[in-house]
Amino acid sequence: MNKRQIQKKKTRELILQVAKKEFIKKGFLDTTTSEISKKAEIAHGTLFLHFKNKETLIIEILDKELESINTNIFKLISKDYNLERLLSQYLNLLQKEEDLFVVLARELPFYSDKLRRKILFRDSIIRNHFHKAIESGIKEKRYRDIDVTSAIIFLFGTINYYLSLKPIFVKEGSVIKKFKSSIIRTFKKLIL
Amino acid sequence: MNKRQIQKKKTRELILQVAKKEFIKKGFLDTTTSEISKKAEIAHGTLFLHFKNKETLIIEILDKELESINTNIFKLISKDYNLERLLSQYLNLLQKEEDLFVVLARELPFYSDKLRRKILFRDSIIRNHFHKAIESGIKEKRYRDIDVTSAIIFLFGTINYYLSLKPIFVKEGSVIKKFKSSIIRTFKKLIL
DNA sequence: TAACTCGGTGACTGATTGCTCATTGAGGGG
DNA sequence: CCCCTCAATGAGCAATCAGTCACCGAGTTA
Repeated sequence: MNKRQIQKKKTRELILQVAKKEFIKKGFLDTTTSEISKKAEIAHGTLFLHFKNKETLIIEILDKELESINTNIFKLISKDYNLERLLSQYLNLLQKEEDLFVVLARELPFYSDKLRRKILFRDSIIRNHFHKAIESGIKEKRYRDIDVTSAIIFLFGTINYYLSLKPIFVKEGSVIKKFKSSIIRTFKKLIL
Repeated sequence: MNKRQIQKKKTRELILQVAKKEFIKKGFLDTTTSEISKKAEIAHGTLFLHFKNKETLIIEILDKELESINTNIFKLISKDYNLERLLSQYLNLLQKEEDLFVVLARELPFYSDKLRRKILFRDSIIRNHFHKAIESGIKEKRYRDIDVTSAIIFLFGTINYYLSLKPIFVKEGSVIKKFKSSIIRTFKKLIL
């Protein structure tokens, strides 16, 4: 690689790194392209040299993040944990990337169809796995005979609620950590 | 009243009426003051003659709406329904004003503290009533011994989730109507 | 070394906000 | 009838965005 090519790649990665940090801190909607360029100490125009527009930048960052999260989810699923441990591990995953999930929970209703679909697709993978786990538990009479789809929406809806309104639930620290045990306990009540 | 005073009041009420309609249709955040003045067929400046700024207008409309909803909630509470009927009636109330509640569910995380507090205060009234109803049910051994606070967050969180992501749950019509019975059924499973 | 390439620059554009203010003219008071 | 009041007007302002483009100069090539 040229000096030029090296510098170009370096700048591109700097933008990605700074943008990711800002997006997670302030959300995709409230972070401006000028802010990103200022924090990266590059000219405003340089950003658009590397990314066609703001949405392209968002999608590239989001794709990378969701990819990494998906990998971890698949690891969870393949271990074939029982439901309680699966939920516990899933909540750990949320906690580890909580800042991002808070942003997604709050802003999801405002994203474009394209962006929303990407996020909901990732959601549906883990949701589907919970669904199957509960269904087989019902068949084996380990769980009560409940409406599985509705139970799952109760679970994911509640988690989403905690995330989207995090500031009213905790002053600082992780909202998932604080409510993890009560979420698990109450969900167990629902299925047992 | 003068002709002048009558006209002034008329204009003020026209603004309130048009603004309410637009706010409920497009949300408080996405409705511009120019849109409102255009739809009301008044000059843009006239709006600020009657309301100091956009937030003042929002608060006046929201106060009136929340007041009317509170009245209905108190009617529910005073009838001392059993929990299932209370929940059913509450969901009917949400359904009747669903467009407004959808907007609030989506936009709540983005409002100013002042606005958010107003909305959450109304929420807490009905939530508190559910809390007491469940607690006394547990004491009387009619309900299972569950974490009441957590159970209520499961309920309200789920409802909030359905509202905030309404478009992915229903193409048209009421999301509350569609899921009312499954919400009630699943919540009953939780406490029974 | 001279000519060219291209990553980077930042002032500028155009669109969109909420909000202001000099001006107007119908209504009210003396 | 005349003058004053005041609701209403709408052009315009300031701030905030995302995105553009003519220009620069270090790096590459011949």
